[in-house]
Amino acid sequence: MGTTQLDTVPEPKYWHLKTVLSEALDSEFSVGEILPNERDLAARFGVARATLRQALEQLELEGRLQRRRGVGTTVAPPRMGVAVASEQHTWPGAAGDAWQPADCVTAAPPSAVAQILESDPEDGVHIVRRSRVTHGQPVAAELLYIPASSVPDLSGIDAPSGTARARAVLRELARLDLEGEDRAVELGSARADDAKELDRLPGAPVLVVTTRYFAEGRTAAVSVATYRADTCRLTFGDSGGVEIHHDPERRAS
Amino acid sequence: MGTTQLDTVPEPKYWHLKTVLSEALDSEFSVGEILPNERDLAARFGVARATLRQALEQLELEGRLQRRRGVGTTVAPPRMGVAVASEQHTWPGAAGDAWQPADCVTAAPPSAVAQILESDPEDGVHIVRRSRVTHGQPVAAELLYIPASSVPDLSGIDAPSGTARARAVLRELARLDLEGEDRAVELGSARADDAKELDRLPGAPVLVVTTRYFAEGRTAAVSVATYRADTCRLTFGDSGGVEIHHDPERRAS
DNA sequence: GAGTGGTCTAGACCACGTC
DNA sequence: ACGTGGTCTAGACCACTCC
Repeated sequence: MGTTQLDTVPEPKYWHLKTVLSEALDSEFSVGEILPNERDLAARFGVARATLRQALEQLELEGRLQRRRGVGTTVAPPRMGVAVASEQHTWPGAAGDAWQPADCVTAAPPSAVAQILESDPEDGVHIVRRSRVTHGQPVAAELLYIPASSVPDLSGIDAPSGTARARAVLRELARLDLEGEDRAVELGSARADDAKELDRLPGAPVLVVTTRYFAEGRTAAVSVATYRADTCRLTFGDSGGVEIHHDPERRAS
Repeated sequence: MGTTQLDTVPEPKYWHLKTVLSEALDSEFSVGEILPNERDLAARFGVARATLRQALEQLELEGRLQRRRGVGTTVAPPRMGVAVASEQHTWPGAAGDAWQPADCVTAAPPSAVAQILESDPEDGVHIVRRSRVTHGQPVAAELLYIPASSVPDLSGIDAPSGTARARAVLRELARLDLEGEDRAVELGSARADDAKELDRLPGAPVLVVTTRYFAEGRTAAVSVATYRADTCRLTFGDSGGVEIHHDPERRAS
């Protein structure tokens, strides 16, 4: 018999292809290097372009590759650790905060947010947009929902919107006593506006972090932050400093 | 002119399709209901099956749909909140732990784990496999790496492997003074063995939670837990109890 | 304009669950 | 045996970036 192994589970082509490519990335390519284009690669492996793309998509999802239309496919650097929460709780906008306020409007919250805030959807909330840049690269976009009732002393501010108002709202919010916070992380896909800000195509995979801030015995603010899933590893606690490298043995199969 | 709007950005078909389907799911379907099969749906919308599938894939990624080969496509329930960490730190296997030990072997750790443990890859580690079931559904698979040096008093145990040994290792580990822990969350794709345990196909998107446990001034254990990304919302703190529902306004576009 | 990745088509066959 | 979703093909055209 020529076969040493029963082909009990015929492995899909794209799966095998992904393994082969992954090993090639480890041994024959360095970070930032450009791969051959998809048509050439497909021909080289003797598969249709769609099949090759299925393998590339998985590798991109795992943060191993970066693809840009009109440019090409490059080897991605290891994911960067992005600190999301530390042991002690702080208000958004506190000193050392990695976020940059972009603007602020006042409107009715989306129903899901109103539900978290346990407020009437008719009540106004201040919506602060912020963005986060690390190593010169945009990594996250955030919408911060702050009920108007959480920051009642905003009358002295004349700016109706914009960065100035965003800063004023955060300053007022920080006057409250932060009693606690909690978070949830889930997988999502980038909306068109977030995608633009994160320099990705709409639908790109993102990690959505929803944070509730508690003060005065209720939910005083809610943050919905959208992180690029391909380039980010979210860290909680003090693990931000440690870089975890790709392990061919474990992740490649 | 018949056009009221310049078609500056021709929306991809699958993107539009996803929006339409998403709205239909909100208004015309209830949880658990079976959708028409892919060939019928594609015909109904006048697109190729591959295009329809691209839309379904996104909706599955967002936790709106569940697809099973040989069965069909059903409307998924809202993601369940899965508590990953609370305010106070505890060893794995402590009372109230949601995990169930499956077995335990002693071997050399993969290089990435050895690096986190800051140990020699040649040194042995106990590898405890555990699984987590919520609402009768498997949600996560874990590999716990515990350096042999962290649990030196394991000589009295005769079981060389299996559940009994797993419990013994965890019991010994709990004798140490837990000084702290930290976590990282990133997107990954399920390896073949994890996929089987999670009742998904290989390559399915998963949330990988890496936890480091500190004791005696060093890393005493490392956990790599793989959660189903389609059905789980990972919670940190006390937010586990709150169910966040799908919001058509925000998530559907 | 040339070259890249992104979208789309219309087929075919396969693996799996159910009856 | 049948119907389902999963894989795969060989093309085509489009949107984007760079020169």
